[in-house]
Amino acid sequence: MPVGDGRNRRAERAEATRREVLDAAWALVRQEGLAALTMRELGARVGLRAQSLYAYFASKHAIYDAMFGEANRELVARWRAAAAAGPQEPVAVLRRRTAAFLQFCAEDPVRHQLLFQRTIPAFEPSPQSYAPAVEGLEDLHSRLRACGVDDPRAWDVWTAVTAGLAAQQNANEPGGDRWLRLADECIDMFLEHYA
Amino acid sequence: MPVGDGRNRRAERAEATRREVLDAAWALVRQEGLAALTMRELGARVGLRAQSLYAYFASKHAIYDAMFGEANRELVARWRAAAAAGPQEPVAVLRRRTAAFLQFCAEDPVRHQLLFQRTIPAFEPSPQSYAPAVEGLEDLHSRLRACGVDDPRAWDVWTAVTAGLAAQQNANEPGGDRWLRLADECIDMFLEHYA
DNA sequence: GTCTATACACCGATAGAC
DNA sequence: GTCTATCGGTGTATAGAC
Repeated sequence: MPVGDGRNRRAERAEATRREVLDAAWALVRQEGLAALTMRELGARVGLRAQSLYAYFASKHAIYDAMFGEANRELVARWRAAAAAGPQEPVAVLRRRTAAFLQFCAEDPVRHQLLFQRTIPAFEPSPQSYAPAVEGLEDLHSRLRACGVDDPRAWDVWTAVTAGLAAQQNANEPGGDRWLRLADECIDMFLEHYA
Repeated sequence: MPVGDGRNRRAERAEATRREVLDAAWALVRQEGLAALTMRELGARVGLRAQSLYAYFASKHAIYDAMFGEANRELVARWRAAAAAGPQEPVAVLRRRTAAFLQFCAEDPVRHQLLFQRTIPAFEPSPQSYAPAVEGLEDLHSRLRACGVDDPRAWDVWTAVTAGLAAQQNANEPGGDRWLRLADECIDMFLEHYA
């Protein structure tokens, strides 16, 4: 048996517990709200005392940060899948990408709140948790360029439109599609003006 | 001296203290963030112990609610002023109204957060604090109708666009005008498609 | 009536025993 | 790595002085 095996075992076990804590955290915030995440309740859900969680995460904000990074990576994965999953005509790609974004935001309002509203008092995502968002924004710009939209002002208009659709949907009719279904005509309106 | 005078004096004094507490609350949240409002700190700023604040407000949420109502009434007043302050051509009125809204949201991000993001854990505004917003939305619809936009779907698009502009501005460049200055071309884009 | 004093049940976080 | 004990916070509530 190699010398390093014990260390690997331990590391794997620790990683599994971290995973378990994160899953419990997602379940908790989906059930009780983003601000209702407390170390005591979270510990109870994984059979630990609150203090023991600090062996896996340096602070409560570190848990939020891990969730933030996870959500961000998932979003980028969805974008990639949507872009690949059909005809490569640029406007069609933009439509699928936009639909994927709105679906992502609407299917989990708490995740949307964590990513796009800064609702946790002193929480700022770490650079590595935030990085996928930057990648996604650059990808959006190249998609818009492919649709004939070269003006950075227009790019900002488009982020405002999509952010607004998602925010209005979750704020005024969570679970519905009153704003989501407007995505395609917003794309028409946008491209008519800027393409 | 009328009998009721002592009561009026007391009532006026109580009202003045309420006003003082609210002003201190606004100053506190602008300085430290919306979630940083604590009864002890707020009391200290008006020379009272935290417990004494309960003589003027039933709870911390009641303070948030009073602030919510105040902000909402101020927004409606701005809308009215903007509508009245120039040529009555419908598109011109819509432009001034939109600029007033974005200015209102950008000049005080904390107030924007209180009104339009639901960031305080269990806080729901009371009906009378929320009422001005309903009035404002109906006013918007009539303004859009005057511009030749009759489709409720288009109204929802417009609320998403303006909400998105304000949210993006405050989230990504608080204090700046990168999104604010896009308002007029968004109106052009919107009216070209829907009017 | 409004204040002070005190208490309760929570919160995030740390120190140190084992 | 998990525990007990503890710290300084928080919102909220009540008792009692004046």
